[in-house]
Amino acid sequence: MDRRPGQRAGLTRERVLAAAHELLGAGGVDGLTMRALARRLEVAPNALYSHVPGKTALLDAVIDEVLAQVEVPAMDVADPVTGLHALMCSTYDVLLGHPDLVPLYLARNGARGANARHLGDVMLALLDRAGLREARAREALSVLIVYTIGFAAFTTGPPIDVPDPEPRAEQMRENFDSGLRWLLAGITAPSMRA
Amino acid sequence: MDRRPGQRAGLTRERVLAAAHELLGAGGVDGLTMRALARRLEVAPNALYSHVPGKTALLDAVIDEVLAQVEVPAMDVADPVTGLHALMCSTYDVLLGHPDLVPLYLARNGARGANARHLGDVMLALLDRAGLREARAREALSVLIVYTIGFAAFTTGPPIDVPDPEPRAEQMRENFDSGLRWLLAGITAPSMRA
DNA sequence: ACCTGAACACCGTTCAAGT
DNA sequence: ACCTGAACACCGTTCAAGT
Repeated sequence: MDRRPGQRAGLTRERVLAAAHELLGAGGVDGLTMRALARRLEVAPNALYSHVPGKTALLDAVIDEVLAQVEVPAMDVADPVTGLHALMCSTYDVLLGHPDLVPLYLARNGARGANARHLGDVMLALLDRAGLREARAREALSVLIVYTIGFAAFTTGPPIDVPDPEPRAEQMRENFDSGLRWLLAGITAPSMRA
Repeated sequence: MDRRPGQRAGLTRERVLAAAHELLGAGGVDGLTMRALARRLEVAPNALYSHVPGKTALLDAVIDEVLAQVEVPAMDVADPVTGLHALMCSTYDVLLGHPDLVPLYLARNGARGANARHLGDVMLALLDRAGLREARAREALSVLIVYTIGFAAFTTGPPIDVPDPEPRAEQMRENFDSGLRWLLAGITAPSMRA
């Protein structure tokens, strides 16, 4: 802040988001504060408000940025259930890469950004190809999203009450996979395709 | 705080927790701060630290208090799967009564208090009676807990990206129920009982 | 439009006292 | 043991300036 009022700092929305992302990786979600972000960018705290509406909007943007890493399966190949399985697994893995973000993600009830919407659309298309009508597809959509993010949240936290602390990550991933297969089996059961 | 140093205010851990619970019901989790709690109890902020180790511990205690409202099915009647279904539904309903608590619950990865442990034990017993071996039972336990809390978190938040805002609560509850049945079906499938 | 300075109204927590 | 006073090191956000 060795700048007089009126001097530019060369801030951009992109630079702000990038710094936020770094801060998140370093100190978790607790370390991501407006003031810490300003410090890192060598800028007065209120300077951020020229590029971001507020902290809530900033967090939303960061979440959506992370969601861009999810691998979307090709729509034209394989069967839709396999595609759904792959998509949810990729989402799970991406979320595990940002543990502190997950509770936040869940708290604001899923990202509302462009990437999140796109993932939702892909899922709906796959469910449609799996033979589900629109209402049933939305039902299944909610269940799958909730299950995946919820599981990621639990995986990234401290152990629940299981007395074996060792192979947590792999164990949890297996559990996630088991439950996911059960859900997909239920979703695509004959009674659902009616 | 019209009290000199050394005068007692008649604070108790119970009174503190009760006030915290009220504050939570009134203003949500954002309204539940140490200082607001002290204000409500007409006490200096630091007086709370004589009855509670800190904010984290206070939140844990509040969460476990809420969990006491969950209806535990009788262990000796009905079939275990029905019992599990009822238990998860009751948990879901109780969590819906405290929307702002849910993300917190999820963030600290489930309550670690006495009530939470008891619920876990009941679930394990039911899973055992359903024919699952210990390892499989733990697997199923994680899946069911995650699913229930995760769904509660999503239900209590703003709508996800569905364009129909009306019958949210009932719709979500139906979705929860559908997914829960799928999971229970998967959990108790013949391949799991081996 | 973009940035600074200063301020407002908060936080959680600690430390040294008082009885 | 229980409580106050005062302080520390923070928050997010706003408002009035400066160029």
